[in-house]
Amino acid sequence: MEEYKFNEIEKKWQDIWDRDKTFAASNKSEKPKSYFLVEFPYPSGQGLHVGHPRSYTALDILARKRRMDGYNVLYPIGWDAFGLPTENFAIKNKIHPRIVTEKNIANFKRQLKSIGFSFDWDREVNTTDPSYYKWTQWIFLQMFKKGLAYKQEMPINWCTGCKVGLANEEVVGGVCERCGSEVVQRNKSQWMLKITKYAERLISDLDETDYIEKVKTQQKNWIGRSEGAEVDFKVCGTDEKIRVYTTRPDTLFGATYMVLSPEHAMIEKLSDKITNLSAVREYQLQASKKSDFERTEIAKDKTGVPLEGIKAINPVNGDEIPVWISDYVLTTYGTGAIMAVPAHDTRDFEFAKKFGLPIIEVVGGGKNIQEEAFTDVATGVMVNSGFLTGLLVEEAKKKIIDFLEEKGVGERKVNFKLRDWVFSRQRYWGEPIPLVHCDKCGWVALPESELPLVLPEIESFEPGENGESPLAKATDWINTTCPECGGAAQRETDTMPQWAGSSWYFLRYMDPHCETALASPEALKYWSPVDWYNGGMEHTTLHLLYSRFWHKFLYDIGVVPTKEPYFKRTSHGMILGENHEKMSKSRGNVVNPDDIVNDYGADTLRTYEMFIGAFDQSTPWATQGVKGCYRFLERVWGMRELLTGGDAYSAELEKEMHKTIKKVTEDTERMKFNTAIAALMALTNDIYKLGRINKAEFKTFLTLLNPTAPHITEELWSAAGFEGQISGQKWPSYDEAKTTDNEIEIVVQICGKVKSRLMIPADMDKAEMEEFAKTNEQIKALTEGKNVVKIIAVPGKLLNIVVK
RNA sequence: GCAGACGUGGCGGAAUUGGCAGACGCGCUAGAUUAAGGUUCUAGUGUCCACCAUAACGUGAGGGUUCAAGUCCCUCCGUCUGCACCA
Repeated sequence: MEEYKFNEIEKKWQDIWDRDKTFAASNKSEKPKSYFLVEFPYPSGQGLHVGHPRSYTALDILARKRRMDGYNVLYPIGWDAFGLPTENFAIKNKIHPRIVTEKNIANFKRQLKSIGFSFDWDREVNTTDPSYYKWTQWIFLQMFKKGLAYKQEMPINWCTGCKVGLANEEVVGGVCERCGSEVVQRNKSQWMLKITKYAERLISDLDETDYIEKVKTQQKNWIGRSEGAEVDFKVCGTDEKIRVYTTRPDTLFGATYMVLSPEHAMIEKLSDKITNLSAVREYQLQASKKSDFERTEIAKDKTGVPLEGIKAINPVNGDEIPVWISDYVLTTYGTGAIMAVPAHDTRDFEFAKKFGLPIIEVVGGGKNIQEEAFTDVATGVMVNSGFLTGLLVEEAKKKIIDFLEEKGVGERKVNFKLRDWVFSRQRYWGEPIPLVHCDKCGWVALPESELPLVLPEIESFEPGENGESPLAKATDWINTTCPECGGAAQRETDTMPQWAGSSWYFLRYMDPHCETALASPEALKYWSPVDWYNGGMEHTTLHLLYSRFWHKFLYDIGVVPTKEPYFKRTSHGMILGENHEKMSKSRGNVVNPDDIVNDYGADTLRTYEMFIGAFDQSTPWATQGVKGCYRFLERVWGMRELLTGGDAYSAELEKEMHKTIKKVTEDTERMKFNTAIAALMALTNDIYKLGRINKAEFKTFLTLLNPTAPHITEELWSAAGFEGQISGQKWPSYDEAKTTDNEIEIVVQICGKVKSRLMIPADMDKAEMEEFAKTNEQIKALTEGKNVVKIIAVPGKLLNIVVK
């Protein structure tokens, strides 16, 4: 038998696909369109991880199948190439990040090509290409013009060793991930994007999408919408009011004290009335020194200081209540102040217990509120609450808000946990922010004709002493003229975060060479939205949310035709190391896809990655398992020896063929790739048992396997002398009637225990089966001497006879 | 702490709606081929049992609903992921 030379075969077909542009998508077609998207890789120095091909193969299979279904399919790829690791490598090795990026991309491209994905390589994009980031900058400018970009003092993570601002991901256990030095908070003026303006729509428009539930839930939780009320508490002896936000206005009668965040502005206003000001100042100082890390680390133990000399008035009952400051109240959420209801909030309860503050029950039906806060809103009934007493919690909420609004001391309010997006990075390897600062005109947008604003060439990529961007050293570049008044002005030296380029890349694929717009309106209209987007769960709350935000903005200004960028979103599970741990260099359990391609071939790698386990679940790598898939493909290769004539399915295999087509078709669409492959393996076993396969059967078999193992199937197709290329064939269809047998085996149970198996006609209905049960000799024998109470018949499955 | 997912042979994992638990693959055992190893092929492979099986037991633990539970309900244990004082 001729040997299965996968290396030769794979190279051969990859060259043919390249030459013929087999998988190029057209922007004009009679066929319906289908757009499949995978997250484009960050071309790191380590090369492709076996996790990449899991997602890429899955959507490659769907894309290839959809082409066979007669669709005009777009399946593109590109490079998300700005980012820190490349920059750090560049600093360390004194190489320009562009050079590093080029090298890494070349390696990634070689690797991806070696696996035989049906990407349309003519549409390759690269976020670091000026012709690409021109449009990233353009979108930013539109946001700036619409008031969605603004500058604000923000605390950043400052590494005292490297003298660099760090991303949250780079701070591990309160110290710098790279040098181990202490990380402190430092205020820095940063560009921000108003994603919060879209919070409501980012939740509600999820209804129009077909994302897997997990993703929807995680996005909703991240955005964190809550409904409640804002309420004003007067400060005794002044005209000042402290406004709080609460989701439990119904418990207002139980508010026994208030808490302000240490940074709350009211503290300054009332400073001359506070009698323990030095203690307050000391607490504020301590709080400001704590990093976010420390604040959450010691979260369990509540601290605080009362504002002595200050009392607030509960607006519903006129009670004078004390006011405290504590860092368990966040400045950045709600109004930075709360009313504390220790009986019905666990945090307030802890605080009240620690400082001996009164606890008043206002929702009855719970446990002893001196021992534990009662927070159940579903069953509670109001007590000790004046006009609310006797109402259910939900009724009380409505009534109290009406009351507050009527009296002018509060109002209904929706809050979100979502914060605006910090958009500045003090780094070199990112898109320059296309703004200039003029003393007279303030921040001014560059004219669009000056885009792209290209990154200047500089000597050293290290950030400055005070954490300013490396671009601050490019003085020639910085000094410019104001587009508005013509006077002297300076360019912004911060760059954009990595998330910028990836927030709209799927639009560029639709028309990657367009020079007049990010993509032509026709292309956007034709391809939008992305039909199916697969990616990692780790991108749910950042990339996925950011790109939905940008897309909604582009929709609002009339650039894109749909509200949502992606219709369907699915997610793959992680591939773990052979030892069931996350793959990482430090654990030494990394598998390089190159090795698998070299030793077993791309088709084996693809098949194994799909066969390894349930697609949406994480699962360990097993090199032994790779062998199993290789053996399967070798058996497929050997099928050519079994080939006989015949243009219709043979009697022996007809049923099996129809069943398998059905199984593979349905499983593929549901991303159950592992069971689809299992079905093809089972069919292979049957074919070998039979010892032959005819032309019609072979064609169908190869077509079903083609999306998973494209090279070997192309080769076998052409070697068998079948017409054309297999990738241009139609996906096989099946006849439902032929997927079932005429006679089937059913299970006969007595009281739920399997006692026998019998053959019956497949089309027997319930009544016929019951009749059969009464007359069949074997069943009679089984129920001999017993009283038949009930017969349960499940057509096609079983008979269960209940006896006494 | 909160939210979500998961728990099935020696291993990865199957099992639309409650209806034959363990498909498919790995590994293992025996045999054939081979000078030998590897490859390949054939048969077997949940547990228990000296043996027989259309027996009994068996899907993290315990309980329940049902003619029937891996699947539904309750309690508990464990693993993973995300969030983390969001009022």
